[in-house]
Amino acid sequence: MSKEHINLPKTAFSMKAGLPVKEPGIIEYWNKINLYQKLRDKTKGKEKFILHDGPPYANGNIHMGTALNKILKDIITKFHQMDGKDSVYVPGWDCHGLPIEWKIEEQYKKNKKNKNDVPIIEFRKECRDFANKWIKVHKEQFKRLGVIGDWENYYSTMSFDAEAQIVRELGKFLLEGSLYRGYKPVLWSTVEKTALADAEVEYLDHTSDTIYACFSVKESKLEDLIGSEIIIWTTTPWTIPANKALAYNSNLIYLVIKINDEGDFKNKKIVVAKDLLESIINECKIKNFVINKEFSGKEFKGTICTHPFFSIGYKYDIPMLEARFVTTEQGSGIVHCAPSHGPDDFNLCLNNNIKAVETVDDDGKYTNNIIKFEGIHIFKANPIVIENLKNQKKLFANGKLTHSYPHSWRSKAPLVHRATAQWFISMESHDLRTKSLKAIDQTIFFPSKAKERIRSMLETRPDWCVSRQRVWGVPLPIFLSKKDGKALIDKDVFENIAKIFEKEGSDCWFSDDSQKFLGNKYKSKDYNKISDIVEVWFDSGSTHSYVLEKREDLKWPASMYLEGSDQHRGWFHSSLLESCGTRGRAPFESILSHGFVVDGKGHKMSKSTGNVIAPDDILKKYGADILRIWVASSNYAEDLRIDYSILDQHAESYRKIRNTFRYLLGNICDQYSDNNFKKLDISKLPDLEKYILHRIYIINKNFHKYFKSYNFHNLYKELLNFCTVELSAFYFDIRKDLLYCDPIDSKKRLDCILVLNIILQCLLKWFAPILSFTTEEIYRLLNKNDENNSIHLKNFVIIPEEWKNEKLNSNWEKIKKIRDEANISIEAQRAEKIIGSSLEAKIQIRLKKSLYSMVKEEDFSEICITSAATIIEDDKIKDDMQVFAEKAEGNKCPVCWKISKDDCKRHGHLKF
RNA sequence: GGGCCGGUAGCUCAGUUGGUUAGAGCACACCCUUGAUAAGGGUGGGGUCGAAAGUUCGAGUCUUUCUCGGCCCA
Repeated sequence: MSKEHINLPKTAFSMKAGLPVKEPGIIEYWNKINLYQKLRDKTKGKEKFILHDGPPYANGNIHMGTALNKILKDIITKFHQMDGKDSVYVPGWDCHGLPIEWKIEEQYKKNKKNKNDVPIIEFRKECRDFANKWIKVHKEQFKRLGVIGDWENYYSTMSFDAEAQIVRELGKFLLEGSLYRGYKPVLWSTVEKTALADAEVEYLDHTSDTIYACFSVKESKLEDLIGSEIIIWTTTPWTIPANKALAYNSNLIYLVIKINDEGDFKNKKIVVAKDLLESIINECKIKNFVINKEFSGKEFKGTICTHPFFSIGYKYDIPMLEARFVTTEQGSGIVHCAPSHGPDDFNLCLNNNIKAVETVDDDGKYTNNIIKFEGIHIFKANPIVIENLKNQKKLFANGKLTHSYPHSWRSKAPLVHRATAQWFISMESHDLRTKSLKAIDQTIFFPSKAKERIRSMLETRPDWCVSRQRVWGVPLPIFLSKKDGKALIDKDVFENIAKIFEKEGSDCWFSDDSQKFLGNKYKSKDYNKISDIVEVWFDSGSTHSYVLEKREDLKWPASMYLEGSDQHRGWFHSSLLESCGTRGRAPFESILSHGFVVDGKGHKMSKSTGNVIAPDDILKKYGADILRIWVASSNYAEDLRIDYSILDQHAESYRKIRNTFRYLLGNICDQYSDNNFKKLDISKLPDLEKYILHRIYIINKNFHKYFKSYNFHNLYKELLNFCTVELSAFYFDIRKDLLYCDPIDSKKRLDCILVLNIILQCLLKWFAPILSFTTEEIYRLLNKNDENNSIHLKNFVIIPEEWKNEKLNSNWEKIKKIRDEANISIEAQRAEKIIGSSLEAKIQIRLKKSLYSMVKEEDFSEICITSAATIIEDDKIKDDMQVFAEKAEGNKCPVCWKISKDDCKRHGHLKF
């Protein structure tokens, strides 16, 4: 054998990746050299790119969505860093809020402990510890994905300075006058005297009084309605005194019917939905009636009724309002609305300028806003209301109904919707809506369609309710005057509270005397300290103020906010409102939103379906780089599918890329040198090498185009295709002969080695933001002696304009076509078992004149990897080109395996 | 139930202002190679573009309806 005469590839870079084992070692290396700090040092003073981290909730292990989010952020951060910017990434966590409260309560339940026996301070400390525990866990999980960031100096919404700044931000709204006190229905337990969250509600059977009650039409454009009685049905008669409106659905058909039965309603006209007539006839036992009129719900528009208790003092108008939530499932097709006692009612009334008021107090008794009934407990009010309706001849029918009804998970007592005092930021009083819409216009969205999504939400959203009746959060820093109930608005007080929170955190609000917060100006005996907390969206919506503005290494506004598309209503939204309210513009220049992770069939992942894949499963089986490929190659503008067959496919692509690197490394024998592309003289390179440089130029152009538009799946595809099509199947395959069989220092071979170096340099940098581990593995291998460096500290390559060569490119497009033709003719011979490898063939290429003159200088035996090739001008052929392959005659050179009748030109002199 | 978004080969994606026979890579099948070797090369098969109707000389692309899926809201 003659292997000693050839230069076979030799590299320490293994074919098998073993990523799950190898990657943690690379993370250790990054820690050891303090990569994050090195990145900062390197680009100190450069233009900043700030991707502001939307804080994940510090609760539970990360899932695929979180992994996708962090990897995407990391890819973008690294792209900008290698593009020469100071690309700083400071991770953060969202810590306050209900889910953590529940977790602690759950632990109490297990230990048979009662939440009410635990001092608030102690409870809050447990919440804080819980959040801290998960921050630690998340940190390690995120690092494992290859995410580079300031992990030591992360931010959190529960840090003292964050809590202090949140107070200052709220103070701004209070001072301005846009933060006001209003009322809003919440689920309320009159037994525990507390509000409950949805998740604290149990649905149990409950028997309710039901009534069909009447509202007389006072005004209407539809003449038939005048003097009629609008029938409503409800299971909560006690809300009738709080009624402010009626709701109908304009898509339904309604009837005016005349009752002929004896009784209160003889000869009266009533109005009900057509679809519900039958059930009403049955339930209300109507025997004789006539249909007077059938009409579309649209015709209700502008109708005004009187309250059934009109004659006992309820003198106000009851407008009829259009509402989609009205259905024909039950009742009459017209719904009675008490804005203080139902979310639907509240929202509908709000949109029609009917405010909710406090109708029921903490204990469940009517307040003085409910005339004639003040002081009566709502759970005892039904018979009284029914009796009054009867007296007013407004009770059409009544009965009982057993149905599923919300109850407290603790006391099992039935719950009610009850308007309670809440704090709102007005969308209108200081033009917050207008400001926000303008800010949206000035923001760049990736993908662009996301702009419309957030815009339509802003256009219709109600005032922002920022108060919660909870414990684990930033206290709402408000004092109410005992004299007039008004909020104390004084900048010095807010600043004083902020200073205290900055120093010792916000726990003291719940334990210390009011005087401490009021300072010297006011007396604590004159004020009530409220005990609400700030809703958590305000916490995270303010991160720009206590992270971007406060940190020297960051900038305000951020270059980008990047989150899942659900955050159009979440963090994007709250940040926008908070910032527009306090600073008049958005805290971000651009928004990138990504879709959701779904399974291979496009269905959402859920435990019950059993289609959940956890990031950890993938890390153990494939490694982070495969997961990063999945992120880069998926189109985040849509939902992202993942399952093991998809991952297998990406792992396969990874192997292809890895082997491309392995070929490069093997042929340069791991001896790599950075080239200054600008100084290279490429004029003397062979055409094929020049062509490859041209391709690099083009791919680099596309690379930047795709990167600037955050179009990673096309970028990755471009790079992968370059590796498989251009390099592996074309350039590498052709150049094997040269690399293996030419003298080690022949000019042509050295030219090729140069180009291999260039390719390696480009590929390493192009792939570094995506394949962060593998590119580092290679970089370490090539720079064993430089124990202080990283591929991530490099900048992207700059390709000289001189490498662009369109004319050469179009020539090679033709040459490749000829090569394809040659392959087809060789394949035919192979199928006939005449030849095996292409080197056993010789080819004859016939070309028409124009084509011939373009490519006549080229050596097609080299390009087509055959033992010989002749090229003939022939204008008589049918198509542009014809290629004939036949078996090459002669002896096989033991070195280069080319077959010829003569001695091998290159190796004939060698003795074997 | 409402709002928004989407459905192109088994998979990940292209498909310009409607215009030849809808493309690429991977996967698959077969063949070659054994000097990138748990690698590499070649050839090839595979799509009624979610469904139906409409506009048009012409629809993957425009309109409507339906269907499936996702997010948000109720």
